[in-house]
Amino acid sequence: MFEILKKEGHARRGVFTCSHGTVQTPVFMNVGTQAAIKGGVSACDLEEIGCQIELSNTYHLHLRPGDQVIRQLGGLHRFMDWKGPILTDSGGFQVFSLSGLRKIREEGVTFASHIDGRRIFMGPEESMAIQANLGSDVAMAFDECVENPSPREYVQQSCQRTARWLTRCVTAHKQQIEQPDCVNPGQMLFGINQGGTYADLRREHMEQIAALDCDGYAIGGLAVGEPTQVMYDMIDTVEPFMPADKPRYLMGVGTPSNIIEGVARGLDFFDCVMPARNARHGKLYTWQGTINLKNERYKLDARPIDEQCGCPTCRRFSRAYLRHLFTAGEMLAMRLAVLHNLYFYNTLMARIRASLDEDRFEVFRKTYSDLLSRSVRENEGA
RNA sequence: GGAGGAGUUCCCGAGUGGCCAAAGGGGGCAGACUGUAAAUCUGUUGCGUUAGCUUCGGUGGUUCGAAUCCACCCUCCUCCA
Repeated sequence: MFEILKKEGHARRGVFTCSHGTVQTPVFMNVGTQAAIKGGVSACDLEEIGCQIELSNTYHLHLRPGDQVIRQLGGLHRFMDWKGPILTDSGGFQVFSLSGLRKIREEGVTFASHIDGRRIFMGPEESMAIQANLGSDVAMAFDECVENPSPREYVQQSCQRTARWLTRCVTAHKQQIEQPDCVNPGQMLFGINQGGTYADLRREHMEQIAALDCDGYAIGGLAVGEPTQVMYDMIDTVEPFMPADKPRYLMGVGTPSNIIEGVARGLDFFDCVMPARNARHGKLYTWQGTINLKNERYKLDARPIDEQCGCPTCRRFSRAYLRHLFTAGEMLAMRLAVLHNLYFYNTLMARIRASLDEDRFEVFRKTYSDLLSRSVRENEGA
């Protein structure tokens, strides 16, 4: 169920309700691909960093430990001990990221496992079955994420196949949730728009899948090689054809600026590995811009990462200490940095929501859209 | 006291007459990262803007040319007494 509380321009303030609770939107989903957020962050921490909804991955959990294992242990929620909502990505992104290890046919995709090379077949039915075993709140349709730029002809035929796959997903998903021993009978299904950087293909595909009455719709295949402006153009192209009363999810995006611009264009859900990965690599977000904590300039910096931040890391530790942990290769560096960056992202979304509640989202957008994705140094120079 | 071995750019270490400001690794410095094959990857690391200058334990020598050859000295290591 999705309820829109308020709008400002295209931007929407909403509440999404699923089997494991409600989600205030716009929202950022914290990415825990293998039922863990990289950097040593567990479900205990998720509550503390303001996470509303967590994201995990079908392909990776199918390989390890196996979705049957997770099912036998009571489903993904119980397995990782996260009581809130979970969205599972379908494996469609791995069609892109593991492109050297797979073959696509009409029925589905055969992967050579990135772990041991064994053959893994995944089509719409397999992806739905795995996600049913995981028992996530939202299952994503199995699609092909196509890299940008790709030849129009290829995108067109891929896109048509993804549309056919969605029809199969809808059928398979319905069957799964009607099983008497279904882990989560309330599981929803989101469809995914593709079409590369071709506006007419994007629009056509969106119109096609909007007719299938999914529980929500996502835009996929963006931020995979094209310039940012092209990504925004694609969103603008597709948005009018996305059902207005359903949640809209921009997959895999992005920088704070990308997210603010996505919200401004009428999107509600976001996810990205960037805050966690950047954190592990020493790049941290502040309300003045990003900082590279490994830089020598922070060697004697006694301040927290961000003076305004209330995260577990900033409440106690200095930049100098964190820099030392990074330099020394201590695991704690990554953990503390990831906690901070995810707290930052979750707080960013909370502030976006507050600005919508108070009809000042446009002001917020003007203030922060550019600033947050640049470095503090660039911002000071400008 | 005797015999042998070694000293190279921040560190380890290759180099045994010109293609050497000197391989490779570490460390340092900086950059990238967008539904996670990522604790990863890339660049840079004697000085100088260039011409060029200084550098391979020290001093002197051989040579058109020396980190590389010779002499002496200094330091360290191993073995024997």
